[in-house]
Amino acid sequence: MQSHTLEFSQPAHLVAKSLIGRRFLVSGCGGIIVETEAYAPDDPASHSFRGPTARNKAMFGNPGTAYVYRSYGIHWCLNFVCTCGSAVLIRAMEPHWGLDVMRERRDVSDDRSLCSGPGKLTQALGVDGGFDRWALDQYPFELGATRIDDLNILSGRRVGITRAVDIPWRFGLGGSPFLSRPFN
DNA sequence: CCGTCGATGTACT
DNA sequence: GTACATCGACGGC
Repeated sequence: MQSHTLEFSQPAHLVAKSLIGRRFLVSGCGGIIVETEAYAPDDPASHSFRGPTARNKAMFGNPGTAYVYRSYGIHWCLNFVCTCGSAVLIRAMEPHWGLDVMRERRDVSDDRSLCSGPGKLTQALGVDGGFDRWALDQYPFELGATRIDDLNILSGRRVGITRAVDIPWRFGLGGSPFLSRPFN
């Protein structure tokens, strides 16, 4: 069995779970998404919680577009916009396509650290702020229309936040060695 | 193995 | 000035 094409106009936590196990490429580089987090408009941990700003404008744009923001002044983080003010942070992937290019961008010896975190993943994929608001169904993005069902999908607390810490909107592929960190 | 810390753009007090 | 959806270098065990 396989699921249908991903519909972004639904609650972000459903999209986040549906993205696990799905193929995602940027200009031919990428792999299988193994970890995501959902953020919602009424969610104190979400960038959109206090309304639009120059940075988070993309979160209020069209479903199925990218929201790329700078994290801690250094890294880039990639989100998929869902309903208005909600998005899914792509936290980790199992790298599979364009490995040589991604290894060159990341300069690490262990493939497990190529995409095992939101900042690592954007560096490996070559994603930066210039991709903000771009449509995810057009090149250079390629998102798998189907995926294997019956995956062992774990959920838990989101990483690196201080508000709404008990909302279990982090999702991951059980047993994957490519997670940013284990689930509890 | 583990914890601490610096880097530093954007948003908020 | 302080916080932050992070990462990697470094030091101690």
